[in-house]
Amino acid sequence: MAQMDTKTAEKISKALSDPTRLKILSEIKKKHDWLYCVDLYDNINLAQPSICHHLKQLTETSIILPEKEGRNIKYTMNNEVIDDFIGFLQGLKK
Amino acid sequence: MAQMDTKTAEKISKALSDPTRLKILSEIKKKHDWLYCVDLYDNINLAQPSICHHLKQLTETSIILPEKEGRNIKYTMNNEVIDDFIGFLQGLKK
DNA sequence: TTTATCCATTGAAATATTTCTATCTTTTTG
DNA sequence: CAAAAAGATAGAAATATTTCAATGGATAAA
Repeated sequence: MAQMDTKTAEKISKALSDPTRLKILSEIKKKHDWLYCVDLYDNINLAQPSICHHLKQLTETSIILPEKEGRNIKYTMNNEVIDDFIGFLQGLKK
Repeated sequence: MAQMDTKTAEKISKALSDPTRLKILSEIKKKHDWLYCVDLYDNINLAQPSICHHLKQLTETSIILPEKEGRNIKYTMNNEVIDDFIGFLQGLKK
């Protein structure tokens, strides 16, 4: 497993520190690991650019991965990054 | 292990999303799991109230635990909270 | 008991984040 | 090709966070 540096852990923590972004992740899980952007508009009461902004923070940290499909984008969880982040957290303990 | 709710996970993420606070945690680890507030003034180039502010966010989320010893305060890592947070992160994956 | 030390609080300035409306780009459909 | 649909971007307003200087409260030392 990759050793995650502090700066990356900080960015991942920041990406996870918002209710909308955690909601997006739980929606992805609920839909069995992937969804289209448009799936979120029904469940999240924010304007489209706001959701887009949150998705950007999740993709920039690679917590989720975007995959272009025509004019849609399919987002999937990136379990590797979560595992690396967990490794970092384990390292904080004695 | 306790099931962590989303709101708590959000607060813990926020507490971890700052370089100074991650530095404090790494200092605690370096000193073998506990240190006094004053130990941080040497290693962190911020004014005392700023460090105090960061410590507050870490204690409010119980990531570290304060223990009064005369006029000093001894801070220790709270591994339980880290483990619960890790449990939450595992739950984000499929 | 006076002084020093350790930490917390207050209030203000600087910076960052969140959210929106309006607009743009890309891709599909008629 | 023209219109529609899915996302992205720009810029601005509202809010939150980070930082500091000044000061306060509690405990220890002289």
